[in-house]
Amino acid sequence: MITIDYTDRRPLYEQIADKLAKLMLSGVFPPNEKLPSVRSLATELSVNPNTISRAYSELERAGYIYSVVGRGSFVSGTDAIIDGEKAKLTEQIQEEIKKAVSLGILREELEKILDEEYKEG
Amino acid sequence: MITIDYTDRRPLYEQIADKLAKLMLSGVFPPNEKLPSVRSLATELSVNPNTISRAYSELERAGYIYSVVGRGSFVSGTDAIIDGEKAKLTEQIQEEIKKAVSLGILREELEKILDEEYKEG
DNA sequence: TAAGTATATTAAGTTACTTAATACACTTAT
DNA sequence: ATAAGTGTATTAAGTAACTTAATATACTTA
Repeated sequence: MITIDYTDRRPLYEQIADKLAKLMLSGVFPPNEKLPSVRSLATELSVNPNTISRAYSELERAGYIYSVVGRGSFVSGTDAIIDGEKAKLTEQIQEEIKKAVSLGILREELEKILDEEYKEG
Repeated sequence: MITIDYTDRRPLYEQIADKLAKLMLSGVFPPNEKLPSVRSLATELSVNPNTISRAYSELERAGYIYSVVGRGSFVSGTDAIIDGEKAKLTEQIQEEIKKAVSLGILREELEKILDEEYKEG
């Protein structure tokens, strides 16, 4: 379900949280679906339970999931997930546009991309 | 000239290299311009010379600068680099805008970012 | 000659991350 | 009731990357 990329310099908990977020967003884990337990996912990924617990904490802090002691962790409503993704993506785009500006890419060129992608369809 | 952001989780040498790269690409350091010496920049940023040396090594490996023992470090010809960076960045931006569209981000929101970043040249 | 340059080496300190071993309170199934 | 499974918390130890520190070397320039 998830594979760990050891060439990724980011911490494991962050990498795992990101991949779970993508799975939720793509519908593999629909809203209210039960996620793998901390211990089972830790075993599956050959990783310490604390690391999974931290990944889940990050996801909960970001509103992607909610956890209940004794029951498990569950995907929260899709709106929260999409809002989180939107916020993250918007921030990334802004970062890249900043780079574009400093590289001397003209606004018209980016507008052209927008025309292309937002074309009636 | 450069300020260190201690909330940035990336290593100092990478952060410094990135900021120098931006300064070069934006023309603050034109091709063949002499960069600050390892020691002087280390003093200015209150950082160890080894850290600056590593930042310069990264920049040299990436083709942004060249260093000569006894003389200093200099900006390499950046035209080719700029073109490559532009192409790469444009492609990345287009990819992310595609994601934005599929997430339901409105064009107006991206236009707002453009307004912000392209404000008053 | 003296000062300034990049570069290399070795050692030690720092920090975040990860693992490990428990423990606790709770829920669910038997 | 009991057992197993759940998230969560704590304390300790280990790991790896980064950073600092102190030198040393070879070179260029004033």
